[in-house]
Amino acid sequence: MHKMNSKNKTFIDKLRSSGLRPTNQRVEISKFLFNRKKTFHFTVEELKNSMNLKRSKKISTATFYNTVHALKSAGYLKEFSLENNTSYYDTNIKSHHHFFDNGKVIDIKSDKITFHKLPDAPKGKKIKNVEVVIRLENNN
Amino acid sequence: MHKMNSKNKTFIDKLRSSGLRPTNQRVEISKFLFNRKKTFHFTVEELKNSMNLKRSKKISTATFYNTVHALKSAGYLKEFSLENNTSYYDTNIKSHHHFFDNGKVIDIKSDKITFHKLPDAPKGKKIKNVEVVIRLENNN
DNA sequence: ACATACTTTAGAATAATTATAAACTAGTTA
DNA sequence: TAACTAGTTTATAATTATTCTAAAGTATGT
Repeated sequence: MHKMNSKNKTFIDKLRSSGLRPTNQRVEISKFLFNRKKTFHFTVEELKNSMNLKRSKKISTATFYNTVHALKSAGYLKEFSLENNTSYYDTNIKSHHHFFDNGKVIDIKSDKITFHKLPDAPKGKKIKNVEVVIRLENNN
Repeated sequence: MHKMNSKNKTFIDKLRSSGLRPTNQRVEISKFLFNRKKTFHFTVEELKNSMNLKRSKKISTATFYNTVHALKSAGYLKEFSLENNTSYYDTNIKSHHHFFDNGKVIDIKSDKITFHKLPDAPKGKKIKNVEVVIRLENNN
């Protein structure tokens, strides 16, 4: 009944240490999201479609939403927005920057951008983070 | 029947020069948006509610959406996104930056931020613009 | 194995936005 | 000025992304 390997173990620990029961669905989703070399950008619908396509037993929409929110709250995913009223998530949780190229998103490592001048936070506030979006267009 | 003054005239010309017929609704919305000292950030729903509150003859939801889109296409409004699946619009169309403070948005003039290092655009692409979001939190 | 709290699920509900197509109006032309 | 036509407005339906609900299922401690 139980298939267990060291990769799953990692995710089980990861989930458990965030107070999330390592259910089958959560482990499957975690494997899909985090077992990759490159960072991954996705919407919940995209995630659902690409995972369920190859599964006989589908995971429900609500579970994809629940799990993505849980992983975000646990700090394993970062949310960002484009101009299309959809939430995007990024498996790269380190503070970093983005190229936006007509709906395509490319990460820019934090150290690729440095500032010469930055404004102070308003009174009573402090800066949580600074993120840059570089919008691209075709060379003509 | 027709109330005309120099302020309306400005908007009528503005609309007409963008190929938009200066209908009553469009002129009213333009006045509301652009007759202000400070830049204005809003969602379409917020705009609709605040304008219709004081009107006996309401402007329809569809017209607010149509007009905001038209003004955006004509280059009089800029769209941006927060993390809540709603489109925000900004009457400040000059390239500039933002503080985001729990759903509140504050403009930062372009010259308040300068870069020491910026990455090159990927091959075949060029940089359209660079915008910074500084996320704020309370001081403790 | 039992109990219980946490999860998953299908489906309903909500929110923001877009589409539709009928009624209306601005600008043009006769 | 009357009539025409293309562009607009409007109420309403449709769509999309997301959240809610409550019943059925499952992980974990004892």
